[in-house]
Amino acid sequence: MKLTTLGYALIGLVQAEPCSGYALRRVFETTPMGTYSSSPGSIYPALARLVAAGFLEKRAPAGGGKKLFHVTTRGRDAMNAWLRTPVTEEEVTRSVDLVLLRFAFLENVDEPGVTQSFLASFESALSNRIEQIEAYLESPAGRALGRHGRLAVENGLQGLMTQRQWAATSKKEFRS
Amino acid sequence: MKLTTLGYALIGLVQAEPCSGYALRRVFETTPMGTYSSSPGSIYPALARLVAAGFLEKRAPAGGGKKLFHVTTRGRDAMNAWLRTPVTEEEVTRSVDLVLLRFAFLENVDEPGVTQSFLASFESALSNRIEQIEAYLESPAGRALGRHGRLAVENGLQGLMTQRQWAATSKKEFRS
DNA sequence: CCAACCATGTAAGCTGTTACATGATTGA
DNA sequence: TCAATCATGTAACAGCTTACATGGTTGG
Repeated sequence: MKLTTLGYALIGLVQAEPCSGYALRRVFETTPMGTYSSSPGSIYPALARLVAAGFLEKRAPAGGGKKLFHVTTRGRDAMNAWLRTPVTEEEVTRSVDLVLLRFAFLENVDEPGVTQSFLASFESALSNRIEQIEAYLESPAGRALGRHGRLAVENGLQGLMTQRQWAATSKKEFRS
Repeated sequence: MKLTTLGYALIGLVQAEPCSGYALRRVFETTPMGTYSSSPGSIYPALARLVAAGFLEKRAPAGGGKKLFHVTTRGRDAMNAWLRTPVTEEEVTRSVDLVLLRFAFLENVDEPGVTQSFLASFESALSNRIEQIEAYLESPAGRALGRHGRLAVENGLQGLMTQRQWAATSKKEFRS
């Protein structure tokens, strides 16, 4: 079964701390993870699918009380595999957000080298993409852009450069 | 009928220059607009829907030749309305890409003030969002973040700041 | 007691993804 | 002539959005 972005987001949050469906919705409503929709119509069915596919399970804690979602071994494995896939240029082009989501969940992995290599692949994917866009700007098509078009492309470019800077700085921080 | 992102992208491109479905796919494949999928299964049905809803029409140019898509009055009106809606904080949170798409298509509007006010609303939406995230980082929840989580949020923050800088600079450029 | 919040769902509808399918044209 | 590119579609499937629906708990 192929997981969606929302699927990974849910597994990652549950892995950090077992919680209820409602608590997950609150996270999307009240934290900068609000890029995802918090509507019940997306969360609850998604959770049900994840349980059905064996990535999560719903059970009461040892001392009794409310049932909460917990990650299964299967879910943890899927998460680990996902976190370890290198960042591709394609991913940087389509959805940088997704890359950052993965980075955030690296918190749950304790091998130190993983974050390092993740950031390294991110940096190089960014560099490739930046080169591509710069090449485009200097190509005939790029030169033919109007003011708005050019500025919009430059905006994207600046965003990628900021990310690259961030990746470089963060990598240093993880040497300790 | 409510238009999707892809719908607006298609109308905007066709408005800039009448073209075939295949040409539109090429744009998504070969330019930085590649955030959108270029698969035939998305483009052709989307174009068909836009024609059915009266935003586009397919016709041969005066001198004969291949049939191309053209914007209708209805399509142009929808586009203008969309381009003139101020940027909201919600939009900045959910999909900055969409904001930039709108900006790029402002090229097709010749009233000069429109770009100015668009950028002004973008700038203020960004400022609000930036404040929110900064507040979050200093809240108990924010302070409880691990290294990865904090860095991920800071990455988002830096991205927004870059955008704000861009908006300010661009606004100046449009005074001329 | 009533509003607000906690908490969990279902159902219709639309859109995008993936994969398959077809045929014309052009350059090596 | 054969591969690549032009060019346009269809069909199955899964996911998200929106809207509806329900009921418990808590604080003013």
